[in-house]
Amino acid sequence: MPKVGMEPVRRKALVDATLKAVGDHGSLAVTMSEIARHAGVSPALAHHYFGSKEQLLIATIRSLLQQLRADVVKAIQSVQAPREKLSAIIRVSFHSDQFRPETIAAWLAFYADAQRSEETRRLLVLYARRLRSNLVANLKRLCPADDAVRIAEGAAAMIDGLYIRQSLRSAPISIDSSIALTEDYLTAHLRPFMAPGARA
Amino acid sequence: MPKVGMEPVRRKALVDATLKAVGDHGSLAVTMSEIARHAGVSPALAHHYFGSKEQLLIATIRSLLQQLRADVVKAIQSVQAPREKLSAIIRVSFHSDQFRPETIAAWLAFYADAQRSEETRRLLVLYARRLRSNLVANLKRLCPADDAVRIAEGAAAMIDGLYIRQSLRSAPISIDSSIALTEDYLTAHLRPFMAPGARA
DNA sequence: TTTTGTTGATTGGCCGATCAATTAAAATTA
DNA sequence: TAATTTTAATTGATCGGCCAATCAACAAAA
Repeated sequence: MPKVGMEPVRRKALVDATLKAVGDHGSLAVTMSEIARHAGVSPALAHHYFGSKEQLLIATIRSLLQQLRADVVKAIQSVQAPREKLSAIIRVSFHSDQFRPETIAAWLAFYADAQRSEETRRLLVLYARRLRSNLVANLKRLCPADDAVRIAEGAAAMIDGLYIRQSLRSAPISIDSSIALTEDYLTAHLRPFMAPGARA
Repeated sequence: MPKVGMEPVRRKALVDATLKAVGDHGSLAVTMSEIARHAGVSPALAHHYFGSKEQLLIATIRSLLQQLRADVVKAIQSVQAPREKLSAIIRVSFHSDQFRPETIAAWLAFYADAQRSEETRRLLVLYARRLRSNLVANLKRLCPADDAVRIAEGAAAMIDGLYIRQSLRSAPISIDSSIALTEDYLTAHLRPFMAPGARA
């Protein structure tokens, strides 16, 4: 069986399996065996490539964040006007891939883990900073810097909040509603700075 | 040592110890030994009174929620006008007790656990519903029902979002700023329904 | 002497990690 | 090209440790 060049294939399979297992299980308390089974390999192989469970988890978060980042960059570049870029950021945050129950569960599990693992925390802080800075950068073209920071803070909180509320599946808000709520927030708070004639 | 009437004392001590342990540890993966040590009793006693770790955790969440609920009720009753009641709800949500790092960590851990435990989920859904219904009830006196629901959804999301962002301690927002952001949200979205002369 | 509170000791199970062993492809040498 | 050595991939078996849960035993109040 030993076919050369399997490392990247296995690594990806294991990371994907981890995301799925964590998502299904709704917790980082998944066993290496379970992950390995999902990936169709032995537990020993997971250790071989990642050294430890901790490292495999870190790699999984990193992968999740990279995917999200790529989507954001792409979305931002696809439009020109600042206000449209803001909408693009919002849209990506609630993109269907992100909204899958397992993905949401995984995010939540990682957030909780950030209390424990410094590395996990670092990565999530990075995500938060990027979201914030993307929002601020575009808001600054629409309103004074002070207000931009404040509004960005609020929008970021709203995005995260809508997200976490999905995890409870209590009053399941649709993707569209989530986007609409966040858009409304921006619109309402940008209104004071709009040219008098340009009311929507 | 055996003095009669210890049961309620021990139960409370164990629940408090659990909250502290979970908060410190930032995860529900705390051992019964650790909890028992915090409470100054043996692990066996914790099992004696709660039957299982799961039950002890449930009792801890219930306690957290009861405390929060009591605070909310009290705050709501202390003022009259709907708009003031809304402010009171917000203030309680960011009340200093709730904002303690350990409390935030505990909340987060429980949210994550809701993916796993149906009972945990039930309790958190209950919290979400209460928050929502409190907001909606008061908003309905200030704007049409449809808008009330929408604005409540947004405000609840914002509260949860600001909360979860605290857990990362990245750009630590102060309690006052969190309250201000949420207040701003309400104010901005209620503005269209206010009497023309009554602009703040 | 019954009830209540309490613990130490123990057990059974699970899981992360390690390691030696195996297989087959690739590289090297003859 | 055939023979060999090296390297990469992979796993089964196993170990050590931790932890939830159990239980028998004991102490003191009722």
